Amino acid sequence: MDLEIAFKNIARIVPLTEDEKKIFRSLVEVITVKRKTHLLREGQVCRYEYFILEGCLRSYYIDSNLVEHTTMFAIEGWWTGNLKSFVRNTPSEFNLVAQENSTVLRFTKEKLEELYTKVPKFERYFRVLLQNRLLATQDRISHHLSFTASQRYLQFINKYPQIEQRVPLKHIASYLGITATYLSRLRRARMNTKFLH
Amino acid sequence: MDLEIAFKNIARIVPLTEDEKKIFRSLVEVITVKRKTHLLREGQVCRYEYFILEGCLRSYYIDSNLVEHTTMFAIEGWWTGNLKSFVRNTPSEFNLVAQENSTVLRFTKEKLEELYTKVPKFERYFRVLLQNRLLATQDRISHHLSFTASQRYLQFINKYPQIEQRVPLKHIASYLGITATYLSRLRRARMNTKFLH
DNA sequence: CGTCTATTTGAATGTACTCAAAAGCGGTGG
DNA sequence: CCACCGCTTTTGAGTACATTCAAATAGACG
Repeated sequence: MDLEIAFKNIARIVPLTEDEKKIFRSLVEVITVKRKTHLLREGQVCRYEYFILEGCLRSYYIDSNLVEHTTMFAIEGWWTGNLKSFVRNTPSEFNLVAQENSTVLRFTKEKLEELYTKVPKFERYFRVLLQNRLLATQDRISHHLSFTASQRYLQFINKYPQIEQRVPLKHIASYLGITATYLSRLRRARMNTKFLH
Repeated sequence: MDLEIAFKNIARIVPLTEDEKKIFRSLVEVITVKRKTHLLREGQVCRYEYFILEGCLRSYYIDSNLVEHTTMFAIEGWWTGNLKSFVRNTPSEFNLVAQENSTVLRFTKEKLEELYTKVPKFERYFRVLLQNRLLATQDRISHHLSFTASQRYLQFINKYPQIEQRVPLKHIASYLGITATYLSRLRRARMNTKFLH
């Protein structure tokens, strides 16, 4: 599979030479997974960080009341995995599942360390990446605190129109932190205002 | 002021030589601020990342309904600031205020870049730091989704007993994402169960 | 088709909020 | 050292937002 989408993404932060791309290529694995396949299950140690070349993955966990929460969706051009489990070598609290047939690139911790050593600028790339993820995660918290469920839903479909099309509503509800039932009601209420003349 | 607390903190991730400490020392500023002083106000660009040598800072924002939300508390040994504004040079949405008379160390972006250049291992230090912050921030989201306000309050006072002592309840409420009024009721309910028999 | 999963709907309930007022507490100046 | 002022916390009453449970309907896929 073509890694261009990955290189393009990386180049936005650190420009790469052909040699560096070659090193990158030599350290990753590319795999394909079928819809509904789990790449990680709660309790397992997450051995990889994934970059999605094609498809859609979803990360979720089950809380102590057996309620499922979606922590993130990831589509083409995004990194995903379970950072905590990956860096600390601890059992994951999260699951990672393919929502569609997908093609992903993956790094083990060892290969990633090797990449840092061989091409130190990747240390910077991943630092910036983490920074951006942190900002996005912080935004998600403020967002959650500042807006009602209804506002969050509208902003979600504006921000991620691609995702809304590709996953069941119940997962979007679980990402927004509401029940599927309630999301359904919100949508109905919205349709009424929308089409009411 | 003594930077030992900072060096101790850094050494947990990357050991430093005396020379490297000297470079670090040459690039930071140490300032003291009085209680209630703002180090950053909404709309300003955050020019610094702060490390707290002594005292307590609080970061907060005001949402569109004029409700205040506390995004984080930071005490001795913690970094704080406004990452988004700092790295992107954009006006901050957040405020940063001293809750107590405090002594802090601070880096400008330029000095931090200089530090990365002169002592590349700091690139790693801050990458790991960001990683940890990201994990903590992600935990905060799951936490918020998995638990009721009452459970979150109990876990907060267990996790940060030092902070509970040092800031007004209304700020803890605004951190937990509930009103001060409701926190008060939760505390009363708790006292009843606690001392009932 | 038939089966399985996802979505919608109704009714009852719970969790957390608003507004307003009272009580508590801490610092400061006379 | 006490009295007062301003800020924080508590309390009451009414309300809004979101949930639960159960049942009906709609869609998707083999």
